[in-house]
Amino acid sequence: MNADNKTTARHGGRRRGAPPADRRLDRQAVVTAARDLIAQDGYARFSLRVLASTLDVRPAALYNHVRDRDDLLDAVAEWLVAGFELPEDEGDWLSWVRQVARRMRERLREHPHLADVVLSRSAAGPARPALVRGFIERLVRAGVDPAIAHAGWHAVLDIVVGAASQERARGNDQSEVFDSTLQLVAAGLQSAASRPPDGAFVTLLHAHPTVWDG
Amino acid sequence: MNADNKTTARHGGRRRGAPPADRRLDRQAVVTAARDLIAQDGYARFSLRVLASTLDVRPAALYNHVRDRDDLLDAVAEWLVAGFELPEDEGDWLSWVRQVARRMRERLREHPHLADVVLSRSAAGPARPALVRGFIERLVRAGVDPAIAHAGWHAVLDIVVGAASQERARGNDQSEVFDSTLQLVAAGLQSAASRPPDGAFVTLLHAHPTVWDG
DNA sequence: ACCTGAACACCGTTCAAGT
DNA sequence: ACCTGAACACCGTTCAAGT
Repeated sequence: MNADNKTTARHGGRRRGAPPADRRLDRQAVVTAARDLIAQDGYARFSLRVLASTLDVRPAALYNHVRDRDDLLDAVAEWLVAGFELPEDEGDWLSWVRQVARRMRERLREHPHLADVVLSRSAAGPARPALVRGFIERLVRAGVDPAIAHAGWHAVLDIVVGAASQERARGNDQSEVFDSTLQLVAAGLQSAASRPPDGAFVTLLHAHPTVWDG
Repeated sequence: MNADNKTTARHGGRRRGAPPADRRLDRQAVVTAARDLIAQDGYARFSLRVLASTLDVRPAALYNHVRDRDDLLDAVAEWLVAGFELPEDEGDWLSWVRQVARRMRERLREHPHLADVVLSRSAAGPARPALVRGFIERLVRAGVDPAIAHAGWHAVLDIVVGAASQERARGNDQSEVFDSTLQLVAAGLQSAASRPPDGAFVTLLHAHPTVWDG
């Protein structure tokens, strides 16, 4: 009824220029909001436009903090894998490996919608190299050949991701299959580590002059 | 200039009703065209609208032969995996397993854009159960326990898909890593198959009362 | 049965204008 | 520096009207 704020109150109380500094976004806020939105409503329902509306902002505003949709989703995916940490290294190295695998799987299962993001884009996030190094170092410290340890990392990663994909595609729980497959990989690791480098394993042992490059 | 076909020649020579029987689509034609389009231009550029235009048809026409986009992409993905066949079973079972893994990987690498479809939706196509059965039967015939063979199938599948995903995400070739990981799985398979069922492997041996259900 | 026309309800992204 | 308004060039899907 009073007409003193007719320029500022148009369009739902939002002026045209930049808002006051305490109502501005930053990249962190955008990524966090995207993460929470996907975790709640699922990856399929996610779009930049609904994200913008939950942030009470026009879609174009997001581009001040994020290069594009892919950049944003990479950041969300990275959050999930970056939150994973290797367990303490107690006990024998082989059961430690099994523990790593189970924990990785657990992390994906705790956030199924965010796991969808990771699985659908299999992004090689910048957070992973430290994990690979930590994994290999633990095994090398226990006397395992670096090349075998490296292969072990990939095998573990593959069966964790594979089980998660299967669970996404079909509905049913894949825990038993996962346990069996993990058991198989563990047996391979033990066998390869305890066997002298004969025959079939020469290539494995010498194929990677530098194993620290991811 | 002549006005005798003014009703049939509107809109680029296409009438409004159904076309003559020889110019109609069927599901096969739609799936094949989608497959070729993705194989050529890549999965990212694919849409129902450009598919329709290559078929010289309006987008809505596709819905006479395909339930929706997902249904179509499932069919495309299935084509790739259905085209894979197990090798002849000659030689020892372990090198046969390695051959299966290398062939699966080869098939994905032959059609990288179609592999994108498979990897992004990890569809459990109806063509796979026969493959699983064939794989397990071959190993059982060689004296391998069915549960171990089952785990072996999953491990092989996982490392093939895992290597393909890695190659999609990062640019570089993952052949050496794949070979190492395959070597590891093969070692696990050999170890598990030749070892009496003691300790850690009891659960593996008895966890699957029916192993033929996929 | 099968295609068109036309619409509906969305997308991601760009960019000048405004603060 | 950072947001809005407005547009551009797309999407997948539905459905009556037409043959």
